Amino acid sequence: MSIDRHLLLLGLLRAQEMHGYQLNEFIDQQMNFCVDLKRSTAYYLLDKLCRDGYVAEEVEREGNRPERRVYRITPAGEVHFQDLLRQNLSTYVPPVYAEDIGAIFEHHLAAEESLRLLNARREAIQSHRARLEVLHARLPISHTAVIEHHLLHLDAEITWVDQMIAARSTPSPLKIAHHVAPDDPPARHE
Amino acid sequence: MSIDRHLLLLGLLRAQEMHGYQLNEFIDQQMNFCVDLKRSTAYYLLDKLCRDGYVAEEVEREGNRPERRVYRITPAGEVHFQDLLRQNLSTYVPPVYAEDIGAIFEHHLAAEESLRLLNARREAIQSHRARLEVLHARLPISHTAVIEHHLLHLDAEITWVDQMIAARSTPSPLKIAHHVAPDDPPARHE
DNA sequence: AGAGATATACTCAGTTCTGATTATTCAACT
DNA sequence: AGTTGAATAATCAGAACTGAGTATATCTCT
Repeated sequence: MSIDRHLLLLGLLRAQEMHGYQLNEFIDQQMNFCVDLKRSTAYYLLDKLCRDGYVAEEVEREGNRPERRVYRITPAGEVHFQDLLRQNLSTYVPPVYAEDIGAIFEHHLAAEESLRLLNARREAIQSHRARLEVLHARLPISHTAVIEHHLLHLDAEITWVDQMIAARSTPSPLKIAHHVAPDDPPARHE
Repeated sequence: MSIDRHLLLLGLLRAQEMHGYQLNEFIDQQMNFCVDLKRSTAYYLLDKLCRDGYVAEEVEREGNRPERRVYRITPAGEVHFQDLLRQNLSTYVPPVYAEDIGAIFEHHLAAEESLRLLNARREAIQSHRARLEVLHARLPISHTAVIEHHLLHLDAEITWVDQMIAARSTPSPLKIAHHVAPDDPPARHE
């Protein structure tokens, strides 16, 4: 949702006025592990926040360098920030997990290949988790909660992959209702 | 990522040729708990898959009803489906969690309000979890793995919220480095 | 001091996504 | 038999997003 990106930018500009490039550098260096925001998207969002009156733009000219738009949060932006923050903290919007789609169609592959692929994923998760643990030490204490959050979900993900692998390893636990199509048969009328 | 939506549509059309409305009905009724795909987006994607040659469109005219484009997967689409499925199963793309952004700025609120908001979120997660458990019984066995997946992540999420609540409940565990700004100070040059 | 590489700072055209709307058919009711 | 309301089926303008590109400044090495 774009609204959380608004919250992010407002929160950062609230702590310190910045121009687009500076903001992008900060996000890339400090927050790449928890936000996915392309540079051009950040510029787009800054412009959007500006048009909506939540931040003010001021052209800065340092030395002989030409433009450089510096953004600072406005009073309206401060109010909006608080609204978005309260909204964010008090609700839960279930994310969409890409893995679900694969899980739905996984049985179309041979068990052997399926297991090979799922094991590859398991390793990918593990190595991602290892990278996060390294970050844990390198990043400021303010990020600890976010890292813990990711670690919890990564562990959940590993548990799930292991369940999938286990289910695929045993030939077929029990096939009572063998007449029910294993896939999704959307056939209705006609 | 749009690529998983492609996988979804190809997978569904693979099982059964369909027109857009039919596809949307199916997704809304059977998969709303794990995919978020607007109706107009589905039409857009069908058109895209068609332009890319992965599905073929055939205008159907039943009775005096006019339009109604029926989509059927092509051989190229079948190959693409398998590619996307293997890609999906063998990799892990860490999702972006909206809650992270709130966690980063949470300390800007008074502890009391923060706790109230987080408790509201905790209830939201719990009630979502309860809804899922109900679905568990109602949906076909093919969805079991996906539901288990969500339940695992929901439990992780509850654990994390509880950690946040606990951390905010105790006044302030230890404040050794009190000179370090609790927020993100992106100031560098200039 | 000039050439090439890297860093700074942003723009733009094209893609993807969605809320609002259109248009027709069918069922139900008066 | 006409009117209202729901269901069916899809379109479209506009918003959100991004990869590729532009342009200047500074740094490095010879």
